Amino acid sequence: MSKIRWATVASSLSCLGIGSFLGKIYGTRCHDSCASCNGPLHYFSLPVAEAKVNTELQVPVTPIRQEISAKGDAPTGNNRVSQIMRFGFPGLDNVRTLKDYVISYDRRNRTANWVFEHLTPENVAYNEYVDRKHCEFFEDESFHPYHRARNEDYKGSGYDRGHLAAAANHRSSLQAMGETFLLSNISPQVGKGFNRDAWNKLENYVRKLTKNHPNVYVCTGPLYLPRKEPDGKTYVKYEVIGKNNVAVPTHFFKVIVMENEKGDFHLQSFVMPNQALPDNINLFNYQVPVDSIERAAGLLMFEKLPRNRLKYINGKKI
DNA sequence: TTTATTGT
Repeated sequence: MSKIRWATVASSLSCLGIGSFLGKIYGTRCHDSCASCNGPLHYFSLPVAEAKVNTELQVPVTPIRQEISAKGDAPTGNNRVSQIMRFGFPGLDNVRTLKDYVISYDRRNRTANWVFEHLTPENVAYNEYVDRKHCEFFEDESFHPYHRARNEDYKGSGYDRGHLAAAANHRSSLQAMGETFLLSNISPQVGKGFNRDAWNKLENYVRKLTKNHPNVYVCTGPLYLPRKEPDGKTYVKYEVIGKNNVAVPTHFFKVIVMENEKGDFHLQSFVMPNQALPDNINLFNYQVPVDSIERAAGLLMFEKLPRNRLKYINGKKI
């Protein structure tokens, strides 16, 4: 029996990804009056819950596990992985743990399924000794050569080597930042207008959340979204680069849970197309219902987050 | 500030 895992934010559904729109809007904006419409995202089908749901199904979802205390205290142990993964693993495919982030790797596409980070004011604080100028991109030798991305795959491709777990999120040590340069944590990203601009803006926004939230949990990953082609059929199509056929995702997602001083949570989830976007974008126009990411990526996000302490989703009180 | 690649 299906159940509604997340409160559906009606406004997010008004334009984004509603299947019936897609045939009509191919090649155009869906309509000029839509405040949350930014063109490219809408050419793709992002699966969402139906806009009209049976209210009988909208029962509050009870916490799946009880080991997270009612106060929601972060784990007291010094196990960094348990801190980062406090609210559960989105999936369990080829998981690796690093100094300050956790990754699930997609061997077929030569890039991650997801990466998970736990940002704190301390970990993102400026540290003159921890600087990306000391870092180099390098192969992840923990994976078989058949499944590895290499620097030469990216060279001349036209794409940036874009971080999923951002380098600047990991200033606690040079090792922590250095490990974000593993090519398993890298995806081909459009440079100008995306990695260096719109996506960077989103990463900066997430870092700034640590100014008034002691704990910020971030899950980031690629999407390969289906798109209706001119023959009327729907296909997943994406470029691959280099001798190792590293996949170029059509989109990237970021799901954020921030905890305030009271121990209440706010969840925000974003999808951005891997394309040059205008300089003046409003990040919040790229918010989507988290279940649309879960459906598209084959993941389940923050399953162990106590639902009774989740107070906001995408800025809307619940 | 942070994100990077290419060419010299």
